Amino acid sequence: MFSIDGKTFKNKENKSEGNMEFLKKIEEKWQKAWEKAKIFEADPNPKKQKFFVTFPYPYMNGPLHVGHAFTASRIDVYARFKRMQGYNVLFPWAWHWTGQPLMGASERVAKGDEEFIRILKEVDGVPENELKKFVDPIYMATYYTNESRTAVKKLGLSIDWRREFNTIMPTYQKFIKWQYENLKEKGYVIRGTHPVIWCPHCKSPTGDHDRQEGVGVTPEEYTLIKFKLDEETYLPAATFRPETIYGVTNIWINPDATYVKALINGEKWIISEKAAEKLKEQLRKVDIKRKFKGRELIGKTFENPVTKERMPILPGWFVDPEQATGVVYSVPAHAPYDWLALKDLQEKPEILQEFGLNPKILEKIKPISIIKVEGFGEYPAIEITRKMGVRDQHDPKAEEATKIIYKKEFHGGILKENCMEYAGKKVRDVKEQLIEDFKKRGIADSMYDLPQPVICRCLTPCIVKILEDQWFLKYSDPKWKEKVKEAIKKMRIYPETATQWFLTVVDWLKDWACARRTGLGTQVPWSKGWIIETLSDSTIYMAFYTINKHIKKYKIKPEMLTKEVFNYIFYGKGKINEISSKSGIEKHILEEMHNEFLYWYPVDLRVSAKELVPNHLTFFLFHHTALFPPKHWPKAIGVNGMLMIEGKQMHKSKGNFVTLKNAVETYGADATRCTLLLGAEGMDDSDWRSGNVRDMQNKLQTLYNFAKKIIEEKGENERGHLEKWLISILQRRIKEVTENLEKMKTRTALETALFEVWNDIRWYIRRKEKTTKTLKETLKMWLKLLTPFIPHICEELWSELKGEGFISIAEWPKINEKLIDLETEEKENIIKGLIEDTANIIKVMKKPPKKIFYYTAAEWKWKVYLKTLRRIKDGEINIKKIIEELARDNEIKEKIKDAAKLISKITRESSKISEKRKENILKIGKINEKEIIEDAKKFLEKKFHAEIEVYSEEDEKRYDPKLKAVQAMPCKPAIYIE
RNA sequence: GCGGGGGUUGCCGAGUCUGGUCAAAGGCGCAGGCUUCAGGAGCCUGUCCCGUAGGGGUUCGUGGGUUCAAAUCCCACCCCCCGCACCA
Repeated sequence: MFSIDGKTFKNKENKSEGNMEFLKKIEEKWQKAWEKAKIFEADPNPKKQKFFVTFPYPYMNGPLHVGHAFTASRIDVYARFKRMQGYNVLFPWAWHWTGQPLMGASERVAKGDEEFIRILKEVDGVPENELKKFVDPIYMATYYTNESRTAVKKLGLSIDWRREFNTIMPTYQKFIKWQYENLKEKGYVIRGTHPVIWCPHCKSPTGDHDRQEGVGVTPEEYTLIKFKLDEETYLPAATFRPETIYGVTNIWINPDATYVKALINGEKWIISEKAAEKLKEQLRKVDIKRKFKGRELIGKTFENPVTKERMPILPGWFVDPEQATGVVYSVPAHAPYDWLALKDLQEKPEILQEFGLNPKILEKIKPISIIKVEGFGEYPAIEITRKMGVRDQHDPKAEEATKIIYKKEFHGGILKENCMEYAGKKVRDVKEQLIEDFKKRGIADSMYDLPQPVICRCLTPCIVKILEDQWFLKYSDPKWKEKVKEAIKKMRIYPETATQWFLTVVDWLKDWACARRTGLGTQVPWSKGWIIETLSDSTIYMAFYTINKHIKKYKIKPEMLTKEVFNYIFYGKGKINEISSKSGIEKHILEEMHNEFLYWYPVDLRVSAKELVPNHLTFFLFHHTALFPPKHWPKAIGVNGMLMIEGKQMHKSKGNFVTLKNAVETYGADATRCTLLLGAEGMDDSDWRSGNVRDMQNKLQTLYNFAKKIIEEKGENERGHLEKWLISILQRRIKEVTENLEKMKTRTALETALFEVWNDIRWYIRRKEKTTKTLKETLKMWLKLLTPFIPHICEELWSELKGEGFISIAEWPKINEKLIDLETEEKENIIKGLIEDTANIIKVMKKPPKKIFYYTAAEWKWKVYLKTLRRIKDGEINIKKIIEELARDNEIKEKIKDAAKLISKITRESSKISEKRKENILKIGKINEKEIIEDAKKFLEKKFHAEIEVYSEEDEKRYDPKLKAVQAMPCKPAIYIE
């Protein structure tokens, strides 16, 4: 009896550690062997087709984690798969050091940030003596890079390390300079201004991750309507709804807030004190002339610039002087707050008297309806406050009411007759045009402000600042967008559903500020004090991999890497002799580099997690289309989900951060890879559960033992039905795995290669009860299918199988269609079906069987069966017609009544048979069922612990006390159990 | 709000494009048996409900619809995840 025991590597004290040690040993062994044999070092080979895969270099302000490993494993699987298919595969690696976080992290260490240091020690596992040196960001980056390199190697990735670099190496910086000079020349980099959230203390933009409070807040642009107070003084009221200017009745000023009269770019404005401060940061010259309380303004009048009417200024305490200009105009018909404030004043006339005003002025103020919107009448603001029962301007429900009205009127509102040239238009359609028009007419301006407070990590409240002299990548350029879309259409994207996302991102992308003031990185070549921002210096660096090998090998100095040199290498531009003598790089080296670039480019596949779709991956496409001809545009992008830890998002601070190093050391490379890959494919998020990894470890150990057992058995030289079956099934598996891998469906591919094939082999062994040469051959194929996923164990088993060379570079199994044997498979299906039916009956009998009798269908039933199936397949189920045809056969004519019954039964049950199988059965024709059941008799007897007898339904001598034999159908023998 | 992806049997997760083969792959978990000195190991069997004969019943976010037939197609609704910019 063939059985597989799991005792080969047991360890008395602790079994799982015993496994681990063994697996680790073979992992180390093979990693060393690969390195020594340099099998992953790829050089141009004109005889072989190339394949260039890349992973977005990871940022080195911390250790790599299992999330990186997830994406990297997918790439590695693909790289290994392609390599086995005979491609010359290049999989390089590098490290991202550019940007602020590395500096920031280093600063926090220098400042002695306890929480931060605790995380470095506990999560990242940084030893005390190293930690001290982290005050130098470069040291920190070096430390993490070294740690990560070790971890990556331990994961067994098939990388060509000769091309490694980090992004602050002077040679790389020369490359980036070349890139940006080029982009600028082509007009893709432009100068501009941009509002950012700014910390006045740190003197730098405050990104989301730099914030103590206000994560996700972005600057909002208010339109300022410049109401005239007198001939030369303006009262700029801030609004998001400038279209409501036609419905203004008054202005609100907070009587208790401080306002100023100031010269703003030479114009006299009255705004809140805060607003004046803010405008200073928004490219305005601000000269404050006088400060005063808002109450001074109450009762004065102003002129509406579109209607030229004069209206009063009234007191409104809901006006927040911190928001925008602190001046608000009132549209009581459409703004709940305005209506409520007005009502408050009406109800308490004494308030106005306090300001020395006659309450009668309120009588003149009538709401002006200007927007028609479904579901509301003339005055939506009034209606909704009544409906919602909003008490006054201090009621929190006022906020909600405002939101509802705003949304309703924006999406469905139509401007009424009194809106002059905008009458009859939809609010949403006209808004932008209207703002532009008003600005042109000089009656509107704008300013930025924050909808909610943002506090920097240094605890300083942030403001909106407009940066001057910023450099932008002109992603808004429609022509550029078109080119990128063209690239997307030409390339393959895995999964396909991500394509739409890319296309919308391209449309949505605006100009991107590509330079920063602080952080590590490359100087903007034409502007001192600016550094190319991280997402902008990582777009075409894959080209740098192709030549960094030479830069290192020939010790090429950064100053030798001139613009002309890069132009020659990447574009073939210029006269090589001249470039060589000018740069000092020998001619043959220049040629070599040029050729190496031409050999490897374009990138054949780049894979990352989906979070990079709206930024890095799309930038990668933008820059390639800008700088390279279409033949060098990327060929494919793979996108995968994010990695969750025990069902939750991974966070250092949440204590569920799993470093790559830790995972590999605890569970081993193969188990780590498989667990990650089995977790998800497509854009689904994968979930890392320690329970799963442990199971996987066991599974792989079992796999090893299972295979080892097969290798050790001598193996009979037989080639019968079961061998044909195994080989046939294997062809299908090869096909499935190959096809899924091609589509980056790594999960399905692994699932099939590992579990489905395993089950097939188990079935074979169970049926066969001994090992054979065929089984050993199958094992070889199986190991090859598994190698991309489980390279170390496969390599070990391969060597034990005395396989030639490394399995990592062995030939990928090819499907041999001729070995797919439908009849054999169908026969085995009959056995499987028979077992299922038998087991079902036994289950219902509720007692163990003693004897089982099978009756195979009579000859004439087969004729009826095949004929009927044919007709069903062809789509004409006319029973009468079938009977007529069959009646020509004398044998059937005798049993025409039974035949008719059979036909209707077949018709009924045929829906349970797949089209594919119907086709197969028709192709095969009559199967000798008796023979195959007899063949499987021993196996079946053992399975059911019962004696078995097989008869044909027509057998005169059959034992059939319950007359079950008549039930026999082709492919479904009748059963009787005692 | 906008955009992208999803909701399947105890769990993870196929199946949905191309309707019938779907009570629905595979894995995990759980239960029973075997093996073992022992085992969080391995092997076998079972795992929606009912059934002393291979059968029947109820399921695939919710509610409708199309069809001889729907997890799969159409419509409406509910829920979850991700991204939204100067930041890697």
